[in-house]
Amino acid sequence: MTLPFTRLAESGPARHARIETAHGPVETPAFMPVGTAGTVKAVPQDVLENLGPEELGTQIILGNTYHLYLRPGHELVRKMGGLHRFMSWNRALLTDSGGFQVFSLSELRKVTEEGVSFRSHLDGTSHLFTPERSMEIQIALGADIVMAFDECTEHPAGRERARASMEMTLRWAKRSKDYFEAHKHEGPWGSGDLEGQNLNRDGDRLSSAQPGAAAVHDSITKPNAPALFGIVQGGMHADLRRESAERTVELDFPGYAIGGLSVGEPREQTMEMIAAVLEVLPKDKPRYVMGVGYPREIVQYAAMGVDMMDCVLPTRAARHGLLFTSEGRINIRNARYAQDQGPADPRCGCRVCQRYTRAYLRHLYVSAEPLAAVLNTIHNLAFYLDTMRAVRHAITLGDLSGVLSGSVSLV
RNA sequence: GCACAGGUGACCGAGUGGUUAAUGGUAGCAGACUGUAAAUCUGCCGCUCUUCGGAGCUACGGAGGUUCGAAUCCUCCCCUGUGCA
Repeated sequence: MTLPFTRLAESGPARHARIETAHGPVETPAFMPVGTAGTVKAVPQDVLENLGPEELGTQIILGNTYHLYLRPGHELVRKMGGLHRFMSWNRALLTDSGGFQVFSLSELRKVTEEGVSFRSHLDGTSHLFTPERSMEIQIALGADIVMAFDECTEHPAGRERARASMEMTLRWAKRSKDYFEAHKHEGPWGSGDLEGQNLNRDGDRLSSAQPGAAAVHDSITKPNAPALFGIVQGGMHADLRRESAERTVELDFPGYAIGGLSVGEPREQTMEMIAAVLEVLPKDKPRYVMGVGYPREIVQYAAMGVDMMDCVLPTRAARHGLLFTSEGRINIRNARYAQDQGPADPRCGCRVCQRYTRAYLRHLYVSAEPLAAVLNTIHNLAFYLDTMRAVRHAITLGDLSGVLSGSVSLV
C-alpha cells in the first residue's frame, strides 16, 4: 500500500506537500512531536490538536515501540483498540521501531544478527527485539506509519564499523518489510467492534456534543493498512550513506527516513549526510530525518528537501526551562525574568504567550509547579509548528530566504 | 535560680585536636539537552585579587587560655530549648 503524497508547491529542493494517512492529512514539511509512551509529555491531546489554526495544529505525533511494549504492553494496547483509541488521538501516528533504543540503551543491550537483546530499564527483565518482533508490535499498536527496525549507528564509527552496521540495517529492512507485508492487516482495528462509526476525525466537533470518552473513542476510524518506512544509515561516510539510500530504495518503501544523525557529529556533517542522501531518495515520496533538531536546523533541512522531522528537544527542553523564541532561546529560570512582564516570545501567538508573562512562567518553573512543564511545552511545540507553517508558506511563495535568515515572523 | 541539652557558612545539618574555607541536603546563580531510562544532568556557591596555576584575608555564639597546631580541649560570659522550682 502506498502512502498518498501530493506535492503542492516547490521552491528549489524544498517541497510543500500533503501526506494522506488513514488518520488525516499531514502537511509537510512537518515537525512531529514525540510522544514516546503514548503521550506527548505534559500536553493533553486536545491541546496538541489546537496548537495551530483549524486542522493545522499537531497533525502527527510519534509513539515508541520499545516503551509501549514494556509498558503497558502492545497486546494491551491492541485490546484497547490500538494506540489511537487507547490514547484518544484521532490524527496521524508514527511509531519508531525501537532502533533508536539500540543506540541509547547501549549499556542494557546486545546486538546480534538476529536482533537486539535488551534488559528492560524498568525491571531488568530480558527481551529480544528482532525486525519481525518490532513489526509485530508496531502492527499491534496500529500506527499509520511504521518504521523499519534499524541499528542507529553510534558516533564516531569508522568506515568498516559503519559499513557493517549499515549492511545489517539493510538486512533488517528486508526482514522488516517481509514480515510487515505479510501481517500488516492484523492491526488492532481488525475486530468488528469498531465498525459502522462514521469518521469524525475532528475531536473538537465531537466535544461540542459532550460525548463521553467512549464516544470519542468510537469515532476513531478504522484505518487502512499502515505504511512502512525504510531507514538509511551509513555513519558519517557520504558514500556509505548514498549506498545505503540506493539499496534501501531498491527494497521499495512508501517513504524513507534518514537515521543515525545528531548523534554527536558537527552540524556541517549532518547537513552533508542529509544532502548526500537526498540526492538519491525519490522525490515523489516523503523523506524523514529522524531526531532533529533546533528550530534553525529544521528550517534548513526543510529547505534542503526534507519533509518530516521529529525531535524530543522542544518537549524535553521545555521541561528543563528552555524556551525557543523568535529571538533565539531563553532559559526561563534565569533571575533576569523574575519581574519580566512580557510574554515568552513577543512575536509568538500561542496561547501561552497570549496569556502569561515571563515572570509567571519563571515562578512556575522555579517552584517546580507541574504547570511549568505544561505551559513551556505548549509554547515550544507551538513555536516549532509555527516555524514549519512559515516554512510551508515560504515554499508556496517561492522564497525561503526570510525563514532561513529568521527575519520572517513565525506567527 | 537549678538541672540537662544545645549554639557551625542564607537555611537545615555533619564534623569533636592537624590533608577543614569546613561532608550532605536545601535555597541561590549559571550552563547543557537533537528517532525521550531525562519535571534530568553538570558547574559555581565566605571576601578580595589572579598571568586562572594560584595568592591573601576573614570564619564554626563572645572573650581569654592550653597547644607547633583548635570548630573540635579548658575558663568565664552571652543566648536558645526542655524540665524542676
